[in-house]
Amino acid sequence: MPRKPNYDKDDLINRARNLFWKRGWAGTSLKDLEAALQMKPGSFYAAFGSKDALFALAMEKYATDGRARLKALAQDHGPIKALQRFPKMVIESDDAPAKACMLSKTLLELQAHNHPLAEEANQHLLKMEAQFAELFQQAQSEGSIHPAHDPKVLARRYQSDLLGLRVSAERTGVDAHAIADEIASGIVGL
Amino acid sequence: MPRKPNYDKDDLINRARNLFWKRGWAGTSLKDLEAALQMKPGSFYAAFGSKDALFALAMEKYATDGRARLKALAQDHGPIKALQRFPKMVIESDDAPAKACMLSKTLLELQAHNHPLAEEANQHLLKMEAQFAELFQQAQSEGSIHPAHDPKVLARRYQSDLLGLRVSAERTGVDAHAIADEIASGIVGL
DNA sequence: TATATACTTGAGTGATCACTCAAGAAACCC
DNA sequence: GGGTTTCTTGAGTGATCACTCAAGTATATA
Repeated sequence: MPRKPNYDKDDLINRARNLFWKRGWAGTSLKDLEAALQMKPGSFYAAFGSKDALFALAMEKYATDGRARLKALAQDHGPIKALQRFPKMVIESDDAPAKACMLSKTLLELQAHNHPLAEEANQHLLKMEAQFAELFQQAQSEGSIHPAHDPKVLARRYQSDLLGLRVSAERTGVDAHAIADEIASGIVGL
Repeated sequence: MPRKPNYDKDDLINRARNLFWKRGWAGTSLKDLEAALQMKPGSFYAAFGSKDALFALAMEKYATDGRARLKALAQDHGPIKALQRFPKMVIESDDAPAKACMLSKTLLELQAHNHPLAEEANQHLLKMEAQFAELFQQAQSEGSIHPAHDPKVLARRYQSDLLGLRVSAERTGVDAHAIADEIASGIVGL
């Protein structure tokens, strides 16, 4: 009896993520979304419920994809090389809608309004940081990093450096690649 | 024949800066500003012309004050100590409306819309970076930093680290002070 | 005190915001 | 093909957006 929707929900979320990532929460209107997703308001709300609900899905996809890319990098090249290459990777991908991190953009935009999405962004950042810590810990087990270091401390700093790099990469007149190289070489000497 | 306005324009800009800094550009409505500045729309537009014009004034005040604080720090303690203390300073000031940098918040929010304020934010960041470079150069002249380093490279990285720190300081569950300490101690060994 | 010149007031502007809902179209089971 | 169910359509909702402007008020000079 039912009727199938004529859209691919995953594809829609991807397109929404790209818009939200680039333009931010307030900067993306429903009209923008309707145009990008080729959906009329009725379909949109039937499918996603609200702008915020779709934003949450988009952010989750963003975070999941990020973790997957880092994991793949670690499986291919080991923890140390993955941590070294990741900064370059995130600022070099040309298909990405923005250089800056969507999670930090969301946090900065919505934190002051106590918007639930800001807390969600924070949770995603924590997960990412945990993954960094795990890689630092693995590198330590391999002997690539001095045992005196605390992986969690290294991960905290790494995450901070990465966020700074990605803000810098958004600027004009700043050689972000050079900064990425410096971050990478900073990991070697630990 | 004229009539004096019954407000202190500098004070108004300060209050506007605090609002914009905390809530961002889109997150601050004219109603918010009217309430904070105790001004009716007519007076507001007679005094400032537009929301964007006031934002530009607020951002300029933010940038000028920042440079003044760093300059004072350098005059009191010398370039190296100033660069070491500045990170702690910016995330510790309790009266500040936010931990994150207003310039980076503005850049991230408005860059994708090609809003002129994004470019203004970028210019202010460049000025700040130049001041950092100057201090690194002074420290080098004093012999506190190895002559092989390029002050501009150091400043670029320092600025990036600072931006990352200030995003991290906005998060919950992250010890930003520890990161600030790490940045500071990273300067000693140059 | 009279007049000129601001500044202040606040209701009101059209535009856009996120969102709703009734009606029509399409795909499934029988 | 009939009937049921879901999806799609798009005009329309009240609220809020940045902003305007004519009228009223206060202060300066003359």
